[in-house]
Amino acid sequence: MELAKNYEAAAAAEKWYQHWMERGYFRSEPDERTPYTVVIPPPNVTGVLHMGHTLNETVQDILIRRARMKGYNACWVPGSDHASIATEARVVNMLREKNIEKSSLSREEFLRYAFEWKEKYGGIIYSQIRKLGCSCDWERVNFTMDDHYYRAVIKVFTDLYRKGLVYRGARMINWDPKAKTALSDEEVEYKDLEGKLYYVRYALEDGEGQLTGESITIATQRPETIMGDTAVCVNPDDERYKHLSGHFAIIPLVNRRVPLIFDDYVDPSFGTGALKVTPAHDINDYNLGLKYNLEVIDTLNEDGTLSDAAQVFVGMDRFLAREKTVAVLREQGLLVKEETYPTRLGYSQRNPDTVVEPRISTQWFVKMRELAQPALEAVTQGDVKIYPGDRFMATYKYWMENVKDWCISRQLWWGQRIPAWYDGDGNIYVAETETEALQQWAEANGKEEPSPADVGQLRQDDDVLDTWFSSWLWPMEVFRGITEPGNADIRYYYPTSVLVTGQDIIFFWVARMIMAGLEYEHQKPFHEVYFTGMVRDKLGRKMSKSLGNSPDLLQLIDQYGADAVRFGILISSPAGNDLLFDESSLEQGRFFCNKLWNAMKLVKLWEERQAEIPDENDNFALQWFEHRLREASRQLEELFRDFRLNEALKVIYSLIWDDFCSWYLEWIKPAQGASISAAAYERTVSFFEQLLQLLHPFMPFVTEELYHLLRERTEGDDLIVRQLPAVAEPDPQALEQGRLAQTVITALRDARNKNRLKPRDPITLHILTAQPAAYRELESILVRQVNAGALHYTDKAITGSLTLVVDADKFFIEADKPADTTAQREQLQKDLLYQQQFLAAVEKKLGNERFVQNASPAVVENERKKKSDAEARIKAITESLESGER
RNA sequence: GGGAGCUUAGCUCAGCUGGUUCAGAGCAUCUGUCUUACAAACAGAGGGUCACAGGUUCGAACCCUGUAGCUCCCACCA
Repeated sequence: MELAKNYEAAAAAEKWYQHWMERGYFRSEPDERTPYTVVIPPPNVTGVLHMGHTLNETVQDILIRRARMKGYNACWVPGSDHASIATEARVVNMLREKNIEKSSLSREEFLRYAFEWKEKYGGIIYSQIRKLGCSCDWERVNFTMDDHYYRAVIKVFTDLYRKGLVYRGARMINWDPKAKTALSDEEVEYKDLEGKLYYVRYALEDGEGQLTGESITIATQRPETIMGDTAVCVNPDDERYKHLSGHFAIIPLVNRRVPLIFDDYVDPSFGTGALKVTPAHDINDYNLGLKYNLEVIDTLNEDGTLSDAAQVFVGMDRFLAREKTVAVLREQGLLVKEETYPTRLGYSQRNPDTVVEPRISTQWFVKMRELAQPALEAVTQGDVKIYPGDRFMATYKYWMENVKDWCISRQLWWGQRIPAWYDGDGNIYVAETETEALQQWAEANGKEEPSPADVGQLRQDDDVLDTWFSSWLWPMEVFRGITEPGNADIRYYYPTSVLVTGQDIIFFWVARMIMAGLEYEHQKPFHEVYFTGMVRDKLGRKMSKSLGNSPDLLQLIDQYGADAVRFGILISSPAGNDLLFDESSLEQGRFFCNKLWNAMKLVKLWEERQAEIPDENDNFALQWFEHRLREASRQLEELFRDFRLNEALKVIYSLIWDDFCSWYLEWIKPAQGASISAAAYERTVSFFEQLLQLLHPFMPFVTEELYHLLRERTEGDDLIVRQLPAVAEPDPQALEQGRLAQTVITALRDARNKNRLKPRDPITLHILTAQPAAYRELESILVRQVNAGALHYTDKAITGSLTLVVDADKFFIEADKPADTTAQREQLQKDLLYQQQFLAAVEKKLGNERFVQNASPAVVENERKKKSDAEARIKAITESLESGER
């Protein structure tokens, strides 16, 4: 067979993904095995995968593939989220490009466009997930607007309403004037900015309605809201203002007379100590308004322009109105001063350029306290385990203990429409269907059932539900747990095994899933949560469209191959920490694929060169690698258990590159033109298979490809389903022997290098050791690896040679070239000094009675061993130095 | 304002229960090599006062306290 010079990623990926699909390896059905279940954090249906997703999906696929290879019934449920605000915004933009305004469409027409859009772009995200090699069960795709899912959301809303956990109320909410919708507190992102603080003078009137000639100066960042002022507030202990009790202030521009109120909410040291109170447009002012029964004047329209109530600048955008207001105030001499001021502004997470407005409106809320309590306990009591560590425990706890009610209505069309109907008197009927709502209405009006004429009596709420109100049901409803309670799937797959997600959505999603799971399934939704870090660019900045630092995943896959992308993103991703993404790590992944490819080529070369010859020369290498493999497998078990996946990958990388390729293959490589023993060949192929197996979850394509190239496979013998063997105990003796061989070889090569002996220059090697047996079985390896013409054992120093000491053994290198021993002697001196200091430290410790008494026997024993080892080495080095002097 | 975390080689980070064969990895750098799988490679090397100052301990990168710098989360004083 002719093998290509390099590994070709694209063709292999295409071929094997199709093969796996055809064989149905991703498919999962309940059976007698233990399930291992993962539900994907559903990405936005019309989105594309970014690097954060790439990391998440890769991690999930690694866990799923390894579980599959360990005999679990692995089930990974894919799907996507309707992302109401983001998707609706994109559809609105798309329509605008076609010169269609959303306002000119009916709800039904708009939704038709939206579904068209979803059909057109909704598949992109799935094809990208496939490109990455993810082994999802594609027969289980769920979308949060699927019919059953829609019904589940409605059912839960209705149920919570019945339980009194959902209610409608007027509240100060965060308003996105671009999307024209309410946002939950969590959807607001604050940015630090340089703001401006304007000092404005309000004239004062006494209780008789007479201007006093005095004035009071307030400080504000938002002068355009002064038209909504309904009070001025000062601290009751503020001496400057005490005499003004009972006075009124005159609001400029609108000449409104408002009371002066006294409340210790006001900080006398800030600004002028006087606060303008605008209950409609500030949460704190709103609370003051409630306390003092102030009028609420809403001076803004829903699109962020000034409303009729503002009286001036009506219809003008809020920011332009701010400039105009300032100009007028300045003209009228009411602007005392303006200063720059560091502030924070809230932006809409869904429209990042849009400043959020606090606004009063009637919305639907979920009462959180009762739901939060059990969800808090589930985590604090360890029922749900969070990785890494307890780092998020404190924040989770704090949030859950201080949780506020959740605003779930959104003024959009794309989403589950709130199942609440209103009659002409404003009474509310919540039901899963309009028919049921009408029935309720009929009963409330003393009828047994509604007559056909009554249809049209009720009007459904126009709003839809927050997307998170659907995604919090995800681990249940993907198995129809809400709409078909107790079905076979939900019983088998729930609770899921692990949730892999970003730490940024711990409150949006993770906490709420736990609440919903406990409420509706009476069980946690997952056993473990693994938080990945944020993917940043190599300068540590967030990936964002505006910075242009977010790479195109498909392009990266084209360039490096999916395996290399998976490798690159994972290798630089320490558990739970942010990772700085750098394409050089992808390159490292591509090189790794190539290394594997070349190793395979080498082994294949030997396939034709097998002979039934004794393999005693290879025993050493075979023994050593067997145990090295066991050792690494054990490590991997632990690392996987703790979700330290990047370390696991490093272990495998080094096992393959260093131990297998650089040492093992060189050790068993037959001499030029010679044959390899059939037994050693067989073991080598078997080792290779085991390595590919360990690596497979991380780099599925290249490993499957090589697995099939290594030898002929029968139908169904695919790496993806090959079961991992039980891990056996490694023999420390064998590992130690390997370490010794490597140390000796490296030291000898170093000595050659330092003495400018070319790799081709032959040498004669003499070994002075008390245990020649230890070297007998690696003689042939040694000779080949350091290019020695001959190897002898000796009982005395060889004069005129290079000397080096490894452990207690001495090595002498004889070469044609005269040896320059100066460097060698310096090295020996340096080693000697280190060993002496080391010994002194050990002796001091052992001489310390309190150490010997307090430390554990194993530690003391280890110190004794260190002592004797160091002594032996010092003796050997000293002897070498002395013999060199003679 | 409150809380959490971080600070180890030029860069990115490991270092889990304190014990000098434990100060490590990858990348980068330097030297040598086209050695019969791989120059996308091979063989080697150099490089660190473990942020700073104290303390606990027989013993500290690791535990405690304080200081400085950075990051994130929460709260939102106009």
